[in-house]
Amino acid sequence: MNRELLILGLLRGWDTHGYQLVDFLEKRLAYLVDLKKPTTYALLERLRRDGHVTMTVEREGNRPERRVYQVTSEGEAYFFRLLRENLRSFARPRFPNAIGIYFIQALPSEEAEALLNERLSALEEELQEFEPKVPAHAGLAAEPVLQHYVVHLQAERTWLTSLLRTLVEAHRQRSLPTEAAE
Amino acid sequence: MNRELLILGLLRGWDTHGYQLVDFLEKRLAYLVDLKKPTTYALLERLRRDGHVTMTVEREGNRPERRVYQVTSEGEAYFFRLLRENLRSFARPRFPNAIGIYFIQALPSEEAEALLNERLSALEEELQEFEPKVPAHAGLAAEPVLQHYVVHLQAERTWLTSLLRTLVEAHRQRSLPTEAAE
DNA sequence: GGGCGCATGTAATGAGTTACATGATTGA
DNA sequence: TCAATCATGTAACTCATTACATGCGCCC
Repeated sequence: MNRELLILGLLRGWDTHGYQLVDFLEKRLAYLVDLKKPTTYALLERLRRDGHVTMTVEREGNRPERRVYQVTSEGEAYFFRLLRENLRSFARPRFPNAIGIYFIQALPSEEAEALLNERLSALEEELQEFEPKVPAHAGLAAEPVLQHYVVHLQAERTWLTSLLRTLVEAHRQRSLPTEAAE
Repeated sequence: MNRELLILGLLRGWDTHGYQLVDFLEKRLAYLVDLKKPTTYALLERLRRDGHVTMTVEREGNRPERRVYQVTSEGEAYFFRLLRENLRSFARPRFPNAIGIYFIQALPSEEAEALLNERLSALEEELQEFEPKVPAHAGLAAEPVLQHYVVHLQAERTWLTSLLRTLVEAHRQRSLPTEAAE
């Protein structure tokens, strides 16, 4: 549903073909969606079948043909329906990475710390890629989606470093000489 | 994979049956995962088939039988493998709600504002449910997963209200008397 | 007696992934 | 000449959802 919204939205005012679309999704929107190649092609075909887009075949010289898609007026209406629904609703975000945190006490805090430090590194890398793209106080100039992503990455970093501090304290306390029995 | 981690982790030290597990997932972990009933049952069966858990049948009086699961030592090992992997890695979080934001300019800013205000209300409700469960500076006492969720809800609220401000400014400017041609 | 809670699923369907297939052109 | 890029997919599979099925006990 949201994937349809995305593709339809991209196709509005950008008549393009599957290959180019896949390329764009992988190179520019990887932070937003993870759409595999066959899924994208299948989605285009489904949109066509349902009358939301039409398809015309192009070819340049002897290169493979291109199936170029255009949004129909039904597709236009459908797009706005999906868009309004998407903007209106709040859907719980899902953090698959959070599930491990639920069981963090199953590991000795030293190991947990080491593992989460690895995670932190990866997160910092991600931030280095995306933070520069969103100058602070950019208003609507910088795309708000990017801003949204960066804001959450930063929240994640804050939370993660604070959790790491707690863990370090946990094993620092344990390693103190025990004067009284527990 | 992460769902297996979750179920296996819950089953460690809590021998329980499908019905009770489903109940717990729905009532207490709805913010963390969305696991439907048949999926959960199927997952339990798969874990059993793969030797990660064993199953024993119980029954009280004339009530329907209960299939109670216990984690095996292979399951134990598998759990730790999954847990380490989950803690170590950073996976991009996905925000299906963000896709609409990408196309926000397709709507007049007044309408976008109205829609996003609806979203904000839903978000505030969610916060009212979860914020009280996580007193600030709770360390490892409050479950860190809950803390994680709340942190992101708060980040979302901050971002959303700032976006709304920008939108309001956008149409306030437009409604000013135009002195010069554009 | 009617509905909810307990306790288990199955069957049909849909959505998405992985691996594979094809064949031309372009650049090193 | 070899690999990468352009451009399209299909087939087999897994994973998950929705809707349906069953039957007892308990409470109003």
